[in-house]
Amino acid sequence: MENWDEVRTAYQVARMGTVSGAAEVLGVHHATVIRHIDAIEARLGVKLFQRHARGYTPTEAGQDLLRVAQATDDQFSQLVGRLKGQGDEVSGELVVTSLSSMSHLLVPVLTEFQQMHPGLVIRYLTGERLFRLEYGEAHVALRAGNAPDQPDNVVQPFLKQKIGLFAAQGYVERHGMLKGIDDLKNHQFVGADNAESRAPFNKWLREHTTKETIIFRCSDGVAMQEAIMAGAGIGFMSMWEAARRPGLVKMMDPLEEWEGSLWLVTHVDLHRTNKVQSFLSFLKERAKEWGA
Amino acid sequence: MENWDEVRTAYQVARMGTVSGAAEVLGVHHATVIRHIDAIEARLGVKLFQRHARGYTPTEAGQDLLRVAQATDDQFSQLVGRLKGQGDEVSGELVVTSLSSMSHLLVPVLTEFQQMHPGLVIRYLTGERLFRLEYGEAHVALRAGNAPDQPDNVVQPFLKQKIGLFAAQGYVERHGMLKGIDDLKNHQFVGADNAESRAPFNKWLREHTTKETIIFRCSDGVAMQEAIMAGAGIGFMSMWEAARRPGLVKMMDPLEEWEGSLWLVTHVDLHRTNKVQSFLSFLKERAKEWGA
DNA sequence: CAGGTTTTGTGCAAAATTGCGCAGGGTGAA
DNA sequence: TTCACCCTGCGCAATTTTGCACAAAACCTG
Repeated sequence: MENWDEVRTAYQVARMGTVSGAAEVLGVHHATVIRHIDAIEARLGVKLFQRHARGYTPTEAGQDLLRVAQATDDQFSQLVGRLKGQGDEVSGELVVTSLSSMSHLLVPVLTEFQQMHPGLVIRYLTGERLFRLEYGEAHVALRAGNAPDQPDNVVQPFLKQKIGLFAAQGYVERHGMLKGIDDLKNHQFVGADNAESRAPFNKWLREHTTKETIIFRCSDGVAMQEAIMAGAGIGFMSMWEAARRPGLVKMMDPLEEWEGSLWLVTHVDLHRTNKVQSFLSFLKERAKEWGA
Repeated sequence: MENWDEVRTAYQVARMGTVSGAAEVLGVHHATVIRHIDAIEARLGVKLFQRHARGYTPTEAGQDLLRVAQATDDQFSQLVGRLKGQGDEVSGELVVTSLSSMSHLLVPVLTEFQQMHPGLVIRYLTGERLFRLEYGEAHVALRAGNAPDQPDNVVQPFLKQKIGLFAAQGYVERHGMLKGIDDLKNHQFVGADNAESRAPFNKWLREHTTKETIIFRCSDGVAMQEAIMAGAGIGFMSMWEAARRPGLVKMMDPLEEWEGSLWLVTHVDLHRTNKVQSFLSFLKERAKEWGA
């Protein structure tokens, strides 16, 4: 059964009983209806209607088609209802992805957002692998670093992450405080294993110290934080993260050039949906409260 | 949801994951597929797919459509299977209509035919009203009289009904036997109330007697037979009918000019179906056995 | 019985759909 | 990196589909 439109035409003819009536319902010329019926009967090799001067009477085959197409019409109507509503209401899945280091920021927001929309299922994906918006793997991505530049993605700045330089209490007891930039070479640091890390604070660190001072190198942001907490060395941490971890000592006042940008990225196909827009505005609202 | 073909196109795209794959399955150019998707998304105002270089990934809306269209496709496939088979096998309904006076001939044939085809439901319609083939009210009609001449009906001669002139035993006792054509005026007859009856034996009666001799006039054939049986007068009856009614006396040898033709009539749209053809050939087979 | 209405059916022209070719871009392998 | 392949996307022309006008037939009503 190819050409579903002819099924729809035959359905209306069977329902109305006349070609003219079906043509009016379908919004086409009655000649078109006749040709559709002739075509589908020719392909099937079965008479669907008996033609007479007062209209078309469905045969048994036509009545069978009528029943099936009736059900199809209902299904499609319900589908359209769901689809049109879906664009407006916040339900189904909301897939958000970010670096795992940002989970402490996002998870509270996501839970609160879910509680506002009972029909919503949150999927929060974090992992080493970058989840790709263009393949439909996520609705919203929180990205760090330079502004992403993918053609099909709509990118907007989220917030600047204020970064501070911290060490654990135990480190301070063993090595003392950091006394200005000139004192950097006398300390040891926790840094990124990736030598080409694009994070501005990592660049700054490479420019102001020698490689040898970075004695603990991690590939993962969470591990870095653990290392700092364990007293392995001085390291960068967002002010927001540091505030919720006791026992950290600020080794230096934050510099603006350390600040890392966070970006909200959505795919252009999903960006206009109410679901994504609702979440974005809610997220920005909460972000304001984070202040610094 | 108008334009069911676009639903079918979107269905294949969701199933295949690529426009090209869907185009191949559908047997159309891939540009057509793209235009269908764009059109249906524009009308619904909902993105069904996320476009990327490796293909189209269905969104939640697209997956919803996929499920619905999958079911539709299955339904249509089953429908086509039923429809194509329906033309060949003898099942469903077989609607036959005739004058009620012929029910004694037809009913045995119909019951036997039904027993040969377990899936068949016989509807035998008799009544004053003429059931019209062109409105799909019956598959086969048994008509008497002159050859029917309706444009959409296919007519074939069935058999000649031999007619005799009979009276009840009681009538003979009161009025004596009929002694040839010249004796007609001395008897009384049972005839049709309709003065213009086209039946040849009625014409013959009107030509060979005066109106006043027809003292019992009926509008219904069965009533005429009852009247003859009751001894109201001499009347015409098919030889086949008379044979199964005891107490009738043949008043005259049958004349060929009395013979009434029976016609098998089917609508052109149904005439070629195996169901109708099977029944017609079976009916003719049984009619041969009736002989005269 | 006649006139008006409704319906199907067909030739022809306009309109919409489709197919074709090519460009652009991303992906994966050598 | 470069190359080959696959997929999407777009302009233009050919094809198909559709609409229109009209005819013919049947039905209903006064």
